[in-house]
Amino acid sequence: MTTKKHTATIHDVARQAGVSVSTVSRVLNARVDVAEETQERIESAIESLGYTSSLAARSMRSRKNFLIGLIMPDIEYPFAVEIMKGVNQAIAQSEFDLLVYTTGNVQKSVTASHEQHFIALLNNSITDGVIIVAPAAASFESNSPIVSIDPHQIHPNFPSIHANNYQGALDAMTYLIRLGHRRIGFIAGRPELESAKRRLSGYHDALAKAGIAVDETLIAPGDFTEKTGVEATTKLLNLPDPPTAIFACNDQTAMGVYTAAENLGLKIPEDLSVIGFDNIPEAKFRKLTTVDQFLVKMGYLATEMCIKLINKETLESDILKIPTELVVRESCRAI
Amino acid sequence: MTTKKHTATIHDVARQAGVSVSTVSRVLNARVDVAEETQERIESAIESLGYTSSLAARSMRSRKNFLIGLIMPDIEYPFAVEIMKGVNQAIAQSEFDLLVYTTGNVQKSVTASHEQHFIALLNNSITDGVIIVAPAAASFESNSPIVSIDPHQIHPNFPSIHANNYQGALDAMTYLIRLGHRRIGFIAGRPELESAKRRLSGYHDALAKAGIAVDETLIAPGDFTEKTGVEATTKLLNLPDPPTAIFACNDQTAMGVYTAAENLGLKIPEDLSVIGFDNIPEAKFRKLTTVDQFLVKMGYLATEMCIKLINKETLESDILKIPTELVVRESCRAI
DNA sequence: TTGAAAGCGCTAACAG
DNA sequence: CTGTTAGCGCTTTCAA
Repeated sequence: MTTKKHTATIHDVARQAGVSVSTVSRVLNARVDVAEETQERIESAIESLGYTSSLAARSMRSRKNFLIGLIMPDIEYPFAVEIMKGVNQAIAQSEFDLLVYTTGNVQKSVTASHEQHFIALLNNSITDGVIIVAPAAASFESNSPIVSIDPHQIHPNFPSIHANNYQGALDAMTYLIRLGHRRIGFIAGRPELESAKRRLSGYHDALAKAGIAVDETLIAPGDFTEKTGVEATTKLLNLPDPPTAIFACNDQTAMGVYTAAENLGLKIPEDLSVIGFDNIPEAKFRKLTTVDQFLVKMGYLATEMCIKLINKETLESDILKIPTELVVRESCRAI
Repeated sequence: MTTKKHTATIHDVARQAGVSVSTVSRVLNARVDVAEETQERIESAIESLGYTSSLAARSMRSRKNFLIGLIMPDIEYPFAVEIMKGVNQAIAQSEFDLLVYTTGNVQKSVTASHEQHFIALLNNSITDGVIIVAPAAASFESNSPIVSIDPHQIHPNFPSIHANNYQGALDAMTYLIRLGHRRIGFIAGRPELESAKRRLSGYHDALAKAGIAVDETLIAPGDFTEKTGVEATTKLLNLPDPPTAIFACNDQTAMGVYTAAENLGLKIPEDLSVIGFDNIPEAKFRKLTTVDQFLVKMGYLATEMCIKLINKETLESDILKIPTELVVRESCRAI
């Protein structure tokens, strides 16, 4: 007699053990009121059948699945990878497993209605709670907890983790100004993101505080990619009166600054000082001075927060702000 | 009247649109055989309710979910990250979304029965196919396709992607030997992995072919981590007759070689030549000579393979071997 | 201590 | 073109 293609269900286990499905369900859920002997019989049936209960079916009866979801538009960015590392660390220490959901592509999933869709997809069925990265929407409906990392909106209706982007930018600029720089270029990030706006404010305010007039030609648009970092830098360095330093909105962009400078035969930091924002591993190898945004830590804390919420513990605060720190490496020099 | 905590179901949509649930189901799926006017009414009901169909419930009726699973013991390793990038790229171009499953920790999930469990968890419910990385088991039961990347076993009962580890190791060694090296250290990988065994064979055979006797003291155990790379290198370099070059079983380990050499006040490549295996981004920044294992490509091809299987297309072969290539950077020199 | 039965939200015949 | 009906595999009362 050959086994059917069909994988084992709770019924198969019940039949093999000579009990009813409800009894099997009981031992599956670690209920106490099952006779020792029955329990053993069922367990060995489970073993011999290689039975694993269906996630889908279990989810439908709304039990806890010990599963946390992480919604990421695109898994490839260093930014995303760092956050995932943090989440992974927290997961490793917990009783939860992790389900990362991605469409593989920002384009596919950038609207608020898509976000709501993904949340519903996970949280209304298989997942006990969800972490969403850089959501555009200001509110979500969900019957399980949601935690967001770096949301577009400042005051969403769900708990969120933010880095102190403003203070970080201020620190970076103050450092450059102390070094004697007066003409400092800025390569912006995606303008719709709260984090990018804050970093720009820091740039502005640091200049103002130092009594340096803002030169709009020194502010280049960007989108957090290396490619626009290259383009923006090329433009800035070809200015009649080019900057002596560039503060890039994130590390990816700063990597582009390196590339562009090399293309133009310039050396960092001899000819140009550079600071990035984020502190991804690539930045470390480039010896790039960065504002540490604690990406890993954000992922870690978001996960902790989510687990607390799932366990119905109360949060000290709905908004967690992580302090930033300037990491000085070898990419800047005094003028 | 306040909305209930309960999120909208297909019943709510049906009621709101004044039709039966099966009609709603129809527009949700095939969308043939439904009057235009009815369709519109249902769609606007879906819109206004913010309805998303339950993944769990849908999965139970065994429909296609356009979801591929990727099972990863630990998401943090550069190795894992590179594979995920490749998978992500293939996913981005496909109509499938991706669900990465991880326990956050290799320990939690290293046994064959765990693997079977995860496969069953995903494939017997929500996922249309699964990619599993470095599985220990030789066979799995599942009613949806499985593709593996770098399985422990050479001939598993499921399709798999392998890099040509043997040829790669041969190339690396041949290169070092041509450079004049005679005493070449080897830092091994996890001995239970097929890939690690093959690389060691390549090391042995290249020496034999060059007529160089194998010195067992030059072969250090390792486990693919930077930490053991440091330890092994320290040991090797403190030998009475230390090696002039080290071939590390993977890039992480090779990074450890760098660290250890620096600790000992040695320079690479002036005092020591190093080659790693994998070609992760960190290696690039270290200017480390590597054997490109096409990690990204493995992820990409595995995903393609999985999609083909899901679509019931036939594979040319159950085993896909990816050629490797030596990427010469600045970490080796002639003797 | 166990079983029968109801139903979670959905899809898929089968009628009409 | 649309509604009725019967489950998918599981948990959970409620009885026995």
